[in-house]
Amino acid sequence: MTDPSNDTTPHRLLVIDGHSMAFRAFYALPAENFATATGQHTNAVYGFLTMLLTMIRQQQPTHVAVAFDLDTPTRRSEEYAEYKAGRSETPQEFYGQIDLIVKVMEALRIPTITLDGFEADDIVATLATLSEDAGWETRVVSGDRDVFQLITDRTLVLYPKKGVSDIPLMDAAAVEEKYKVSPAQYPELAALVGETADNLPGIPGVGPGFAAKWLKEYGDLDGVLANADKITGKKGESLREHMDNVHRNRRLNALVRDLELPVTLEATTLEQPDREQLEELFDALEFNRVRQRVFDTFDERLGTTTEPAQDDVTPDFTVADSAQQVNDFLAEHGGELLGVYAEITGPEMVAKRKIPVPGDYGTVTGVSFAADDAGLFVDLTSDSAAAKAARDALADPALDTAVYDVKSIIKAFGSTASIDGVQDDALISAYILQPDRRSYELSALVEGYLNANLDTGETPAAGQQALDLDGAEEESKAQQRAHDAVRAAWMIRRLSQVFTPAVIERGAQQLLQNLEIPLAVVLAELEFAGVAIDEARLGELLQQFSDEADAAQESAWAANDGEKVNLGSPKQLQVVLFEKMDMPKTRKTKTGYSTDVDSLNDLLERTGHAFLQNLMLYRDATKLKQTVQGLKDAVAEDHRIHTTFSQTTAATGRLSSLNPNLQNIPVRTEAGRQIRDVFTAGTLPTGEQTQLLTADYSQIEMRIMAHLSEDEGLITAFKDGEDLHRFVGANVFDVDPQDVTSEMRSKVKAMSYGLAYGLSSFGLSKQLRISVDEARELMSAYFDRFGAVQTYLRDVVKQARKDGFTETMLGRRRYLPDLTSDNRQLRDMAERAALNAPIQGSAADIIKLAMLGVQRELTEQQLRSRMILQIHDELILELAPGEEEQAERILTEQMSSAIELRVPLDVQVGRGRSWNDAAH
DNA sequence: TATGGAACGTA
DNA sequence: CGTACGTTCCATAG
Repeated sequence: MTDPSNDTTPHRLLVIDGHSMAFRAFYALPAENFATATGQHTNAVYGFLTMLLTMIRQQQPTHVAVAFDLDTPTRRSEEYAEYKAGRSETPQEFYGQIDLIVKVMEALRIPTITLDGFEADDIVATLATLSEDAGWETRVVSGDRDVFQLITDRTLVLYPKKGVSDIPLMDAAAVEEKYKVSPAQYPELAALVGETADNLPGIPGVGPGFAAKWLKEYGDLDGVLANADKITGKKGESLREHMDNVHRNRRLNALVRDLELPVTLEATTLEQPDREQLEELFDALEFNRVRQRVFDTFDERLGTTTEPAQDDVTPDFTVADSAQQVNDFLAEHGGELLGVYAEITGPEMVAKRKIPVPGDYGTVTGVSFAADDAGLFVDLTSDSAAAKAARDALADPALDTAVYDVKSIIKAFGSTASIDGVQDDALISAYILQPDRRSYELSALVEGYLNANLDTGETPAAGQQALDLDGAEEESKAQQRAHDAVRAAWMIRRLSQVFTPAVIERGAQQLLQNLEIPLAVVLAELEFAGVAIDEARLGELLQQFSDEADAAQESAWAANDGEKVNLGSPKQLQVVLFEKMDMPKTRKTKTGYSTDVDSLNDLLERTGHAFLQNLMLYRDATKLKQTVQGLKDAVAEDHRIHTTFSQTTAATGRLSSLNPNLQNIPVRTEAGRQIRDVFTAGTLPTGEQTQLLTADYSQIEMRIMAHLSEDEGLITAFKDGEDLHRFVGANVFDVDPQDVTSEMRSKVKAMSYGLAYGLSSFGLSKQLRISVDEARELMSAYFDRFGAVQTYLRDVVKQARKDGFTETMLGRRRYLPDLTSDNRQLRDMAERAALNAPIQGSAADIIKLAMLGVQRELTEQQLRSRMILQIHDELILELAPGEEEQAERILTEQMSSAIELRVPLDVQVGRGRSWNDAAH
């Protein structure tokens, strides 16, 4: 047995019979446990992948290839029509998984080989032969025993015993041990015995034992056949009767070893996978656990540090310790775009919970600048002259820079430096180009766009190592730190050089430079400002909701025979509701039956059980309690909450809010309003009391739909300024506006909003608790009256399918490759996203424009009032005393004139001492 | 300890 | 079988 760890041979090819192994994987793993949200089964893909990883780890190949069958006739089926006949239909769940495996192999940069007229095992045999001839080691992975004939000293077979985890290595000795013939003779034995799986009958009554005995006695198959007469008994008789079978079997099970393959051996070299593609695929397949294993395996096999490309060497750099050195660098390189990287430490994290300490934005401890072939690092931990020169450079509007995440830099600098001259922010550019990326981390962008690593094993020039033993270690640490920072700046510059032409080509340069980058600066101001919190009231609310939750819990337990189930555990609830109490089954979820509020209400109607009511009360109270607790934990030392706005999260162009999320504070219930009441107008450093001003766009998405669809009816509705839903209701129900009942109005309202989400008649019926027929009639009446809306929505999807993306009014794109998917669920989802993205995204464009306008006016008019929050269609300002009217005018004007539509943009404003008050 | 699902808040 | 998010908890995997 060859020791697989004995890696003295430079080349080792792993060649896999893809179809055979995919099938093994499929049957080894339960299909029902491996499916994506969209119903695509993935058990074969998963099994195949884990098998591949195991093989790579165990066998340490330098080359890998996978062969697949085609669905076309092969030499075998041509010769013998019944070949593989009688096999049961390929199961539905297997369908499509081969394609997925091929895609995964593509992303792994492992060649997949098919050849018209030939099956995978012929390809495998040819590759193994080429490898053998080249003097390489070979490992063949296949569940087909025919490959045993390939075994030599250097070519071994991995034949799965069961599943894909137990795959022992078969060498000549193992074959001889098991079948009592040599590998070369194995197909002769198989010809005699036959192969049920391939529908190749052999000699009835003859098994491997007798076959081996005969072969040994007469030397080989020809010998056995020539001496058939000499074999006595039933088995001899059978042999003579079925000689044709044997001849045919032998012809068919001989593997073709000299095919013309479309790839060379060299092309099977194991390479670094395409991480981007792989991430995307794994996202779609919902492979998360295996993802890291894939990367680890390849890293381990290939080494994490790939050979740096010729052009991938961090430029020489200077560590500046004088202003002169900074200025010299800028004098020489300041004329070109400089990559700038800010080394930021912290912020401190609140123990255990991984959220930053409220109000702590970290510190910039160093900054690096990178030109094409030169770099500079400046330590900023002390107030040196070099540090000052670096800060001045960053503030210089004439110095063109490309940065990464300007908002974080501004926040970490705080008041200690300002930033100007930013031409590009790689974070934001990447978002403009690919708004649905999973990660925008600098390292991910470098890997994805530059095919390089941010972090190399590179160490700076050894010449720097002083002989002074005491100082040497620290010296080299400092040098490494500077090197890493310069490399980051250099990568940012290179990213920018890739992104900028792509952004220009897309026509999104305005969007980037005049909207998103300036907005990042504005957002930093919002985050700095924060919103004042009435902490005392917040504490009272926490107690209140906590008491309510406790009371509801007690009542629920009482209604459950005093049994104390965890009301927060859907799993335990399922046991109580559907097993113990034997209630009717609700909607199915991935893990059982749903216990969401709709389901519980349904059950309450049917059973009237007191447990349900109290459970819902508990849910409500707990949710509120959690929200309040989250707010409490987020209050900073200045008694304010400083949320973080993420500018690169929502694929449509919206902002998102985190730590804490202030865009989902309850509003519809009384309790929600109580919570909004703790968001208050703060006090200025001068001690003056401020006020809050809120302004929101009314029905902005409907207005955008009216604008984009150019529907005359809808445009008229908005121009007349009357109640939109009443107007639409009058048209849909064909009555006078004053005769529209509140029921009609709410139906129409739900439908209008639903349209922008791709609501179906089924969905509408469920929401309004009406029949599907009624819902369908409602929709058709709507489209009769507002035909252009229907045309618009249809055209949006059509255009998106053609282009592969949707676009907002400001040219913000969202790519939707699933529009052409074979998977209906995926395709439908993509269509709904396509409907929604231009509408939601244009609304996001508009309020972002408004924010820039508001900020500009507040500054120009030198007001102390400031913007503090954005909630998608709402802006909140904190007003300094005496500025109320002026600020309100700015807000209204800037919001309503942010963009010119075919309908007016209506803005509702309100003022008050709290967010709740201001909204009324 | 990290990850995913369910649930639920907002626009 | 309505889009876009973030947070929380529990359960599971390791």
